[in-house]
This record gives sequence, C-alpha cells and structure tokens, in this order.
Amino acid sequence: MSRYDPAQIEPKWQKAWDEAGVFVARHDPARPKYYVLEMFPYPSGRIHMGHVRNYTMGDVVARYKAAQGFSVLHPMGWDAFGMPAENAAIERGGHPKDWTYSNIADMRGQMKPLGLSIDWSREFATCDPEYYGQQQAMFLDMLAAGLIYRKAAMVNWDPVDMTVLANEQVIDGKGWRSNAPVERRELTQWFFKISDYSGELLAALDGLTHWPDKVRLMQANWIGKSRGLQFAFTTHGAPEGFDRLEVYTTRPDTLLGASFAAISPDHPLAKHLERHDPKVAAFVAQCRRGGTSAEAIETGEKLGLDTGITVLHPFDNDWQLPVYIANFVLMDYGTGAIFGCPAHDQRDFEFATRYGLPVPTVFVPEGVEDAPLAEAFVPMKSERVSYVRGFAGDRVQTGDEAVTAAIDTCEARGIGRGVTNYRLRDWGLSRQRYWGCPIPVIHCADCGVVPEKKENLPVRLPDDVTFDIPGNPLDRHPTWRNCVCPACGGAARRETDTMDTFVDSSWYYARFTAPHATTPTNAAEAAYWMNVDQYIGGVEHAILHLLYSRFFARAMHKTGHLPASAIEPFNALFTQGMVTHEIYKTTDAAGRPVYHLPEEVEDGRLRDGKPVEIIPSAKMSKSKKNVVDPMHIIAQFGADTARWFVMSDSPPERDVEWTASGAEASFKHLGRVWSLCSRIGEMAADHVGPGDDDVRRATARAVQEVSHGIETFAFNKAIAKLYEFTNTLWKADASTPVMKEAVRTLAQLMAPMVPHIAESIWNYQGGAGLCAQAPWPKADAALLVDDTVTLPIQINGKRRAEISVPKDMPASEVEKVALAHEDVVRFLAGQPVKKLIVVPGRIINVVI
RNA sequence: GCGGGUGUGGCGGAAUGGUAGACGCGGCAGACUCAAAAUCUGCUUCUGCAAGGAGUGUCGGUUCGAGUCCGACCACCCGUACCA
Repeated sequence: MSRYDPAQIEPKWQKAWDEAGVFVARHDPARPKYYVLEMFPYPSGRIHMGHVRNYTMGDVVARYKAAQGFSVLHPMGWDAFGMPAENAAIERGGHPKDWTYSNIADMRGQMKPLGLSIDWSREFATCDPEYYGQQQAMFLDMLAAGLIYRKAAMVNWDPVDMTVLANEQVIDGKGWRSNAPVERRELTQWFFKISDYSGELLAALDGLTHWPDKVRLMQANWIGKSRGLQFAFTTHGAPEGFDRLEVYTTRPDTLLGASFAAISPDHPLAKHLERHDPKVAAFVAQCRRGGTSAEAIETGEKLGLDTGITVLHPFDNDWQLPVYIANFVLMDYGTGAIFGCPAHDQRDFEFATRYGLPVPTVFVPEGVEDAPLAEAFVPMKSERVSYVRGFAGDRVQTGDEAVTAAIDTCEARGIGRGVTNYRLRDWGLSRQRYWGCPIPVIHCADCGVVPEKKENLPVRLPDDVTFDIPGNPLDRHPTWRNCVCPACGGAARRETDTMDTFVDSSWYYARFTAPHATTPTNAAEAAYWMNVDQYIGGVEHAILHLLYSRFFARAMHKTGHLPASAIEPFNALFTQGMVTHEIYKTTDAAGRPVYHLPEEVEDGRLRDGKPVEIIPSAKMSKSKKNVVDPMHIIAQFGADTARWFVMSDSPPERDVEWTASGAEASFKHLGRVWSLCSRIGEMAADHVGPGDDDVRRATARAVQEVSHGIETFAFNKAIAKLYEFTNTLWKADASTPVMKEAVRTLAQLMAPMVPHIAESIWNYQGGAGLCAQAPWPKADAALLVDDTVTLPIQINGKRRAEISVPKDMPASEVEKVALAHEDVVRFLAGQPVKKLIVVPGRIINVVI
C-alpha cells in the first residue's frame, strides 16, 4: 500500500459510488426510510467552512443510517431567489438568472469533491420555473382555501430603492442598502393567515421533543400568547361612529388604577381625527416619521396628545378618563387601544408622570403601606400582593389568581370578555422585487383581483429586464403585465409583486420527495419519505424559517398537498455552531484597520515582518478576512481531513475554531491510520502489546461507543473514541487475522466522517464490496464485559488507593480486600471505621 | 429591561452523584539523522525533592461522596424588546 494520497483516492471512490448509484434514494416499502436534510444553501458562489461542517454532519448521519439498513434520502438544492442576485445585476450588470445559475454550477463543483452521500438526481433550485410554478399552484389553492388574503398594511418603505423592507432590513431607521431614512407607508399586500394557527403552532411545540429547548422557547416567545380582558369604554365627545372604544388588558385586576386611555397613531379613531384636526395630523405624522419612530423607541420617550375625548370608567360612569394618542401604543397588538394604569406599568407610569396624570395604587407588596411611587410596581405573576383598590376575590393574592378572578367578575357584570391574544402577526409575502416567484393573480378593472388559471402556470419571470433604474423591473416592463382576465376575458394586468423568498424555503423539503412531479407533491412519495427525520441548520433560522415551514406544512395539508402526519415536517432538529477563526489586523498609515488572510500570517507576523494584532476567534467573514477556503484545504490535505477536522474537538452545537495546526493534525492522524493499515503483519518479533483478546475487546468497545456517539450527535466524542481505538491497534501485538478484522472495523467506524480513506482501507484489507454499502458492525455483547474491575478506594471521600477484583466478587469480600490494602491500613492508623460504602463495580468509600 | 445558556489545564474539550482533565492541539525530553523536516517513544492541572497538599467562576447548602443537585452572587454569550 503506497503513501496516503487523498488527491488520488478521493476522486476514485467518488466515481465508484456514483457508478454504483450508492446514494440514489430508493422508495422501498420493505425497508424503513430515513430522511436527513441540511438547510439548503443560498447560491452565493463559494462554499465556506460552515457549509462543510453543516453538510458533513448530515452526511455522517446519512451514511450511518444507510449502513444500519435504512433507505436514506439525503438531497441537496438551492435557495436561489433573493436580493443578492438583483444587487449583483445592479452593481455589475448582467442578469440575476445568469449570475444565480453560474453560482450554482460553481458551488456544486465545490461540493462534489467533499464526497457527500447526496442524491444529486433530486437537485433543484427554487428559481427553476418547474419549482416556482408548483409554488404558484399552491398559492392558488391556499388562496381558495382562505389561507391567503389581501389587506392594506403599514410597511417599511425605502424611498431610494423603492421597495418594501422587512423589519430585519431596517437598521437604525434606515434602509440597509440605501441608507435612506425609511418611511412608514400603507400598501395593499398579500398575507398568509398564519395567525389562525397561533394557538396550534404554540401547542404543538410541546410535541417537538427532539428539537432544542432553546428553539422551542424562542418560537413560543415569538408567538407570544397572553390571556386578558377585552372590553369597550363608552366615549364622551367622540366623533360619530366612535361611541365605544375597545381595549385589551392582561391585568384587568388593575382596572381601578386607571388614569387615562390611549390609542395608537394608526387607530381608526386617530385616523379620523387626523383628517379634521391639524394638531392631530402633525402629531401622527411625527409618530410615523423615521420608520416606527426608532428614535423615540431608543430614548424610550413616551409622547402623547390629548384628544379632548374622554371615556367613562366601566365601574363608575361619573369617572372620566382622558383619551390620548400615544406613540407607544401599537395598532397590531390587541385592539390598538389601552387603558393606562401608571402604578403597575412602567410605560404608563412614565407617560402619566410626563403629562401630570394621577397614579392610583391598586396593590402593594404584602405587608407594605401604600405610598407615592417612584416607579411602577410590577410584581411577578406568582408574587402575593395586598389589594388596596381590588374589586374581585381576596385582598391578598397572586397576580395569576387576581387576573382570573377579575376576568370572571367582569364577565359576570357584563363588562367585556376573556380573550387570548397572540403577538404573532400575519405573514406579509409581497415584495416589490424582480428575482422572486411571481404572485399568480391578475387585476381586472371589471372583475377585481382574479387568480390566474392553473393551466397558465407557471407565470414565468420575463428575461428581458434591466436594473438601471431603482424599483421593480416587472412594474416598468413594456408588455409583461398585460394579460387577459381569466374571469371575463378582457384586458387586464398582472400583479407585479413577487413572493418573499421565505415562501420558497417553506416547502422545499416536501418537494425533495418528488422533485419532478407535475403537482407540488406526490401523495405516495410524500407519505413514504415525510417527515424529515433529522433536520440540521443554523440557529439563526430558529424563528422565521422554521415557524413559516411549520405553518406551511399545515397549509399544505389543508390544501391536500401533504398528509396529516406531516404537519410537523421536522421530527428532529439540530442547530449546529459556526466555524470561527482568529482575525489578523494591522493599521495603515492613516490609522485605518487593515485585515489579513490567515495564509499571509506566520508566527504573528506578515511576510515583511510586520507584527499583526490577533483578535480572538470570530465568525468567518469576508470583510475581516478571517476565512479559510475549503477548496484550498481540499487541495492541500483532501476532503477527508477537512471533514475530520470540522467534526472533531468541539461539540457540534458549539462553535469550532479552525486552526492550521488542527487541520494538519487531522491530516497526520489519517496518515497514521493509513500506515497502521499497511503495516499489519510487520510487527517486530520482540514487540509486546495488547494481544488477540484485548484487540477483540477494544474493537467491540469501539463499535459500541462510536455508534453511541453518532446517534447522540456527539461526533467529537465518537472521534475521540476512534483516536483511542487507533492508539490501541497501533500498539497491538495481535495475530494478523484479528488485526485485519479490527482494522476493517476501524475503517467502517470512520467511514461516516472520512469515507474515502475508509473505502481504501476496507478495500485493501479484503472487505467485500464497497464500505459505503457494508452493514454497520455489531458489538459482541460478551466482549463488552470485563472479568475484573478496578475499584478506587476513598477514605472520607478522598481517593487513596485502588484494588482490582473479579467482577462478581460479593460486596462482603470486596470490603475485606479493601480494608486489608496497605495504603488503607496506613491511612486508618488504627482508627475505627464508622461506615463503609461499597458501590458494586464503582467505588469503595471508608468513613472514619 | 425581559427570556435563555455557558463558566473545567496554556488552548479545544471529556466525565449515568462515584478515580476530574478522556481525546486532540500546544509544550518539553529522548530515538532516528551529519543536520533539519517527517516519523517514532515518553512526559505534560498547579505546587512540592518527596510524602503530601490544592484544584472545575465566587460564597453557602444537601450527601458517605458534588464539575454534576439546591440557594445566592459574579462574568461572558445568545435571543428579544414600547406586546398593554
């Protein structure tokens, strides 16, 4: 066997796997299936180490499950729509489509050398008309099912780029690209009715037992359930049609602490007043300026305008409260109107202080006198407080009890009703962008909004567009908008908005089960392959992507595109950490920071000897130049080394720091395994090491421990066990057949992580067929138990000695042996033993 | 502010309440070599010549026994933020 040369063996085995069709997912009802999926990449053009780590994790699981006898689905595709392609077109000319497909070709070319067990026959990109056409078909079904609707909504509008921005794209009140102050605008947009599913999406989190608690908690907080009272104030002096003002509160027990009412600047009453009162118009405009008035939020300034309207307290019609328009009241939560209780809400307190409103106390901490407050007293829900202005139930109770009692009392008195509210808002999917899935609806002057006919799908994006003017090229295309109304046959115009790219990624996992079906999914394929058994991706998708996908699977079920069993599409979720690297920084003559690539730095200096400042490990980023190109690593060490490194050392959920020495060490270790394999039978005659039995036992233990490590996503521990096993074999003095067997097993255990070298070793040591198709080794249970055990002896909890005894020695015997041990005798120094604890097979503790 | 998480050698990290530091990096020493690299062998928590002593962010508690469980605190990281 020649030297370890990855450049030679890796392409060879990749070709062999390809030719044998090892990774083609087969719908085989006779076998259990396993669907492993990594979050598909955006085709930026280059893969990075994060991709390598992410896909290697999935690959380890996929290869392990395949060896266990599962029929494995492990696909790959491209999340290909989105702004970067348009930005590239704007900046460098060219077409988003060309840019995207050329990037996909580049990235596929970079991924293939990694030797991933991917079924490439299922590959697709979300910008393929074949894919987005099916997405449009589902849009029409969901529209018909009432899951999609149109409404006017306030949006973040970038006046320079002339598009709507998502909240995440607004930074300090400015557009992330244009840097122009963002405006609030009312636009008519399409929405998914995700809020219909708030309760269900929340409740079903409990069933996702194989998801990280962290992600479940983040989703629960995002959905934001609260229980409270909704009731109507009777207004006094309000315009016609506004004689009642609905408010929502989670603390109805504080109703007697009311001191004002406040409505959102976007509340219908505010809008009405705005039209008739210039002072109101000016105030409302001030609130809307600068996005969600980011400045006011940052300074926490509570601003209001007294409308002159009052409302009557529901308990006392002689008690009037002023109605303000206030900048801190949100239109899209509750009813867009509140009653203010300054004593027990910090915002209300600040507002009341600013505008000189009273601060009546409702309750005080148990055993404390009522006194003027310096800030709002907001107790924990479970904290017991004494009510001085309570109206329901006991005088001393917890918030939870008081709220429930207050809701009951109010309902009994005909004041409002108990209501459950959610923070989750409907998902606006319209984007004024070109490079996205066209929304398949038509606007007809006579018929209004009309869905496109399914036989006319896909509604294709036109290729002849330009990006020299800001805004949506579809809007100004000379002919694309023109179409025929599906209802009346008259001339009509297409919708020029496209879908949020989160729609594309909300169902791709289902499409992989039948990527070329002429319907969005195929019932038989979806029934066999769904759900995704193991989903792997970054925690940055913990809320949006995963929540949207959970909603979408339900919507797909409702429209007949997924079975009921697939409404929670991801059985298990794993969120992996990032690959990080040190940052190397110097400064130029003007004192500006200059960053340097890792390969430019040696021993803390640049090549010209200039010392660099080393900033500790951080996420790899192009701007900081702390990146390592996987292609360079593969060229230098091979794919197996890159794969081995990213799986070792750090637990997969944590960040791993890429270091040159670590990569080199991985390479050296693989070389050591290689030479171990080639030198079997060449042991020196006088060599004394573990013999046949020891090697057999070590092999059984390795099988057990590595399997367990892979199953529990403890890849770093599995790799540590493989090091240990290798070290044992390295020193072994076993007979050739035993060693060959052991090394073959070693190859199999390593194969999920480093499949190429494993294949070579397997082949060299006479393994049958391809290692990638060999069944996973089983540990011989008889070899896993040792005949003798080593027991540490503690004296008063400190380890002082150890004994080696037969495994089945009775405790009474063990006691005798332990007490007779010379070190024990010495430490006891004749003192009586107060207590003797023998934990069989574990430890002995002598208490004196 | 609120919610969650994490603190273990020089570093990444192991450890069902039962021998703290597996495994790897780095370091030191030795072998091979004219020499170096590569490779191999050994050592490597701190302190101490040793016996021993100390030790898992800090303080306290439960236990025969605590990195692990409980309470308080400190530090850092992540998420989220006017949600009534």
